[in-house]
Amino acid sequence: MAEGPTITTIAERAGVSIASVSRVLNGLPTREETVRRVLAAADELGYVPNAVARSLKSRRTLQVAFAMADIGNPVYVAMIRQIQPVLKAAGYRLVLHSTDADVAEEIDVLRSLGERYADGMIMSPLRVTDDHLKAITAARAPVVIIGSVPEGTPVDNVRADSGTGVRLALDHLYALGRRRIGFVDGPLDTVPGAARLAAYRDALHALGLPYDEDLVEIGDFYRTDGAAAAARLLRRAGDVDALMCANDLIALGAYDVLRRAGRRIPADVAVVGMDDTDLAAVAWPALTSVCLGSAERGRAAAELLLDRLRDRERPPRVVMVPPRLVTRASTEGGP
Amino acid sequence: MAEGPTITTIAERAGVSIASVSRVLNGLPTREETVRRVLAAADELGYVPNAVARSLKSRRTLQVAFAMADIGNPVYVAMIRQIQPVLKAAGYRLVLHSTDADVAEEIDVLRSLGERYADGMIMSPLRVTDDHLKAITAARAPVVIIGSVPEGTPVDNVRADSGTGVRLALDHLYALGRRRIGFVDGPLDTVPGAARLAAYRDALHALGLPYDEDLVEIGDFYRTDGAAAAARLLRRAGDVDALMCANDLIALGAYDVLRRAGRRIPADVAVVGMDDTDLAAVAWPALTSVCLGSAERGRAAAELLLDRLRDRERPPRVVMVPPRLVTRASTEGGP
DNA sequence: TTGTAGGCGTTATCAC
DNA sequence: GTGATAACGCCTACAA
Repeated sequence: MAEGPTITTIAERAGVSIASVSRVLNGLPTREETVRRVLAAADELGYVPNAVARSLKSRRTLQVAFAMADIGNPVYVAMIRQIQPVLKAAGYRLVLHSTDADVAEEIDVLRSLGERYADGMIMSPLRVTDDHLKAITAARAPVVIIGSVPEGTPVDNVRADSGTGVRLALDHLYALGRRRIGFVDGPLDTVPGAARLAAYRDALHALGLPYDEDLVEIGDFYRTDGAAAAARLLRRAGDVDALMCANDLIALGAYDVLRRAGRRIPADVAVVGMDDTDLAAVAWPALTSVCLGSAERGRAAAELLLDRLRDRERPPRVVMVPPRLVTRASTEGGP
Repeated sequence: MAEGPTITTIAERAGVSIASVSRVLNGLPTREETVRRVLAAADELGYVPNAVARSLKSRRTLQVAFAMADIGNPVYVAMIRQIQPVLKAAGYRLVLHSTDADVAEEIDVLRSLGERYADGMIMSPLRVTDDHLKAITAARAPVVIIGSVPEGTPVDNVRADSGTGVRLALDHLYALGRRRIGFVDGPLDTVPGAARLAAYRDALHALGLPYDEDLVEIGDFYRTDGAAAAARLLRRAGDVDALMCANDLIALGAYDVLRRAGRRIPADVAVVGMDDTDLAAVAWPALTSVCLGSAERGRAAAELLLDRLRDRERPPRVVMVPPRLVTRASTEGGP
C-alpha cells in the first residue's frame, strides 16, 4: 500500500517528460521507442491512472448516481439490475442513494450534484413537489426522473402508466365475476398513490360499478402498512370479493390478513398486486400483478441519461413503458 | 447549468484571497468581518465545494465500494441496507459493483481500487482463489471481505458460520423425525458450497445417520438451478422426507418441484433454506431458514472498514456472526 | 516527436 | 488575520 506511481514516476523511470507519458498512455502519436520505454516503466511500476486527478482535469467523473426510496423494495432492485450493466458498458460507475422517500433528503441529494461527484443522476421519487422541480432544474448535472413529472417539465422522464395498469386489473377481476372490488392504496400525496386511486374510480365507472368509500383504504407502500389497511377494509366491507393493491408489498400484507381471517385466495377474495416483483412469483398462491416494467424503465432511464451526457442540448424526452397484467393463481377461478 | 462558482469566484466577489475563503469555509479562525463577507458571497453565488478537487488534495474520496455477485439475491440487498446508512453517517458515498461471481471481474474490481476512486472496499465473493488473496493484499485501498478467507490472511473479515447453521437445521429436522434428509447444494468450488456440504456430512454423522450420495445434489445458487437439482434428487431418492437447501433461492426452486410432484410441504417433505431472506417469510408455506445474519454482517463489514480507514495499522480483525435457525411452516409437524 | 508550462479547484504552508 | 504560492495528478496548448 505504498504511495502509488504517477506519470511523474514513470517519466523519471523512462527518462522522458510527463507529457510524453501522458501521450503514450492516451494513445497519441509517439515515437515507437518512447512508447516502448513508457509502457515498460508503467508496467514495472504497476501504474494505474488516478481517476480523481483525471476527473478534475476532464470535468467528468464517469460516475452516475441513482436515488430511490428504499433498496428493500424489489422494484428498485429490478431497476438497478438493468441500470448497472448499461452504465458499466459505457464506462460509468454507479453511486447509490437511499432516501426513505423523504422529500428533504431527495432535494439534498439533487443539490449534492453540485459537488460534482457524479456526471448525472437517475432519481425515482414517490412524491414530486415544487421543490423537487426547482431542485431538478437547478441541478448542476443532468437528471432523469423515473416517475411522472408535470406535463412540460423540461426533464428526461421515464414513466409507467399505472392508470392503465389498474384498469387492466379491474377488467380482469370483473371478467372473473368479481363485483365488490376493494382497493388498498399508498399515500395520496404520492404520485403513484394519487394516480392509482383516480384510475380505480375511473375503471369502476367504466365497468358500471359504483364507487364505494368503504372499499378503499390507504396505507403506505410497505407490507405491514398494507396489512393494516387491508384489515381495516375487511372490517368495514366484509363482503369484498377482490382486492386491488397498489403494489406487491401491500398485496402480500393483504395475504397475511386474509389468511388470518380465514378467507381463501382466490376462492373468496382474489388479490392483484402491482409492480410484478420477484415476490409475486414466490408468494403462494402466486400473485397476479400488474407489471409496470421496472426493468425496462431502469434500462430506459440509463440510456436516456447516457444520451443526455453525450448531448446536453437535445430536447428532453419522455419514455412511456406500457403496463401488462401478469395473471397468476391469486385471481384464477370464480368466487 | 452554468459553470459553477469556485472559491476564486467567491474571493473576487468578497474582495479577499482564496486562502481566506478556504479558511472561512473550513471554519478556521478568521476575522468576523471577513467571515461575513465570504459567507454572503458564497450564499449569493450558491457555492458548493467541488468534491473532486477536494479529493485530489486530501487524497480521500469519501467513497466506499461494495462488490457482490448479484444484486438480485436478497442477501446482498440485506447487506446494502445496513452498509449504506453506516457509511452515510460517516460521510461516505456507496459505489456498487455487480460481478456475477466472476473471478476475473472480482480481481478487476480489486485492481480498480488503484484508480483511487474509493477509499476502501467491501467485497463478498463466493469463491476465494489465490488470485483473490493476491489482489486483496496488493490492493491500493483497504478491503473488508464478507465470507471466509484462509486462516491467517491479513484482511479484515466478517464471516458467517454456515457449518453450525447446517447443523442447527439438521438437528431440527431430526427432532421432527426426519431420517431421509436430502441436501441441495451450490457449486463445490465456492466457499459456502464446500463448507455446507462438509457440514452436512458431519451433522449426519453426529446424528448417527448414514451419508447417502443419492441424497445430495449440486446446482447453482439460483432458483432455477435449485429446482433442477431438486428434481434430480427426487428422481433418485424418492423416499426423501426432508430437503436441506444451501440458500433460500434453491429452497424456493425445490418448492416448485415438490409441488409439481404432488408432495406436500411439510407433511411429505420438510424444507429448510438458508440466509433467511425476505423471500422466506413471503413464501408459502413460510420457509424455515438458517439466518446467517446478512444484515449484521453488512453492518459489521461497514464498521470494520470505517475503523480501518481511521487506523491503517491496527491488526486485521475477524468478526464471526453466529447462525440462528428461524423455524416456519415448511418444517412444522411430522412426516 | 518532445518538453515546458499552465490550469482544473482545493487545501495548507509560508511569510507578511 | 491575511495573502501569495505551492502542491495534489493529469491533460494539453504551445514552443522547441
